[in-house]
Amino acid sequence: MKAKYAALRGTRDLLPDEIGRWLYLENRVRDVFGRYRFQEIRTPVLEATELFARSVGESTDIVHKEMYTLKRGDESVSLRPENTASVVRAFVQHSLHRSLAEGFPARYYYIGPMFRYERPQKGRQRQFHQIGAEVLGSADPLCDAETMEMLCRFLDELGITDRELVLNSLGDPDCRVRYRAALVDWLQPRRANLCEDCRRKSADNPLRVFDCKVEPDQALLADAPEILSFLGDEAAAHLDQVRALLDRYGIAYRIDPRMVRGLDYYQRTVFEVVASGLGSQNAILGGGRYDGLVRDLGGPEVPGFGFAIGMERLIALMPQDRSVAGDADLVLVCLGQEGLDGGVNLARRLRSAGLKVAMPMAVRPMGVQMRRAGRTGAPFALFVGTQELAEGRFGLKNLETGQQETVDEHELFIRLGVKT
RNA sequence: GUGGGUGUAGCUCAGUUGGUUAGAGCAUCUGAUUGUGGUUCAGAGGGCCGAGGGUUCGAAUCCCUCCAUUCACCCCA
Repeated sequence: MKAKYAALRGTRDLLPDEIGRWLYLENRVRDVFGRYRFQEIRTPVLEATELFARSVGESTDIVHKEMYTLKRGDESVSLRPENTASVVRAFVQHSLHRSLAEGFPARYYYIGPMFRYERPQKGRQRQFHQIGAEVLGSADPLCDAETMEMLCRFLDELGITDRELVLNSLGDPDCRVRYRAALVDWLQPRRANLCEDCRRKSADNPLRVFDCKVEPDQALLADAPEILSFLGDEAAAHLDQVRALLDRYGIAYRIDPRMVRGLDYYQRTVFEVVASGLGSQNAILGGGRYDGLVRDLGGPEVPGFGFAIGMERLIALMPQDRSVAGDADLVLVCLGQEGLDGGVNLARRLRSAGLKVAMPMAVRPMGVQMRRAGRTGAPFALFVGTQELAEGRFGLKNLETGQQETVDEHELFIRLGVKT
């Protein structure tokens, strides 16, 4: 049979076989982030288009050509391409800054789908999922460093150890303006030697030329001016302190003065973590500081720091055994119509006690039931037939050892660890 | 948007220079076993060979178009 409908390009179904890995990951997020007192926040998937244009930046590809935008009358709304803007919007809308105290920033995290209209490839989907967090209300280098320290702990606990933390500073806005001018001056006489894309980028968004993968361009750009030598005193001091703190945490990192992140709102610290084995899309998370964003979105002067993690990319890297099992605690093997009838009542009591109970919904041969029980991975099978129901005693078989004993209902609960 | 790869059973894949009725493994189902599994054995179901057109006596195979998918570019998590 040929399927008439299929999931849209760039979207996909997460089938039950796969969902255990997602639940495992989400559990780790809530555990690790919870230790740092991050609180979950959920914002709408749909927001005013203008919110993203203002925050992510009009000139970025994300806003320019990757948003799913809907128009209803004269209102324009978009599916979120990222979630920082929404969190900041919520923060401002609900006046959450009013409960901030100096040195005690608000910390939020989120888990959910994002949407970007791109050509799918390895590690890139149109609907993808991010884990992210935002710290609002601290401009201190400690905030940057501790957040990165949490991320390293998180990745360690997931078993993702083959990775690299890459760090850079984009400076304050005025540093960036001076650097940009210097870079444009440097690029101008060399434009003829650059590839077509880089010639275009040197006009639109000059910092992006550093992303170029063309060899001759790379060689040429090796001598280009670097942002780090344009940092003002405060931005430079900030970076130095972040580095000192990372050293104190014992966290390894590499400074890459040419790493430029895609969203316009970043300033000072930017970072990403790259891993091998993901093909061309090797960044598993990225983030940075955005001290002007809250103000730009109509709020007070509140500094911010945040990151986003690509869940699909993370799951691809997680060791195979990282999953939560959805197996039944007990399988009822119901013999004949009487067994099935009695099983219904028994299952009801067992489920009331909190157990995960499987049973057939039709009279089936025992051999078939046992074959399926063996494959579900359930630890126990309970035989429910006419005689057992009459006596109130059932055969309880340990499916791993093959050992069987006869128990009444009270003993059954004890065997299965239910407090009675 | 631009390039390359791939589309055969539910899944992973064979399929000879174009040749008659398209195969395997896994999975599913039935039986051996109408009350003891995950082993074994025997058997069964399951295919518009991505879609449409063309070449040919004859096409899963060659050509064209479209669609899907995948990798890469752009860009990003």
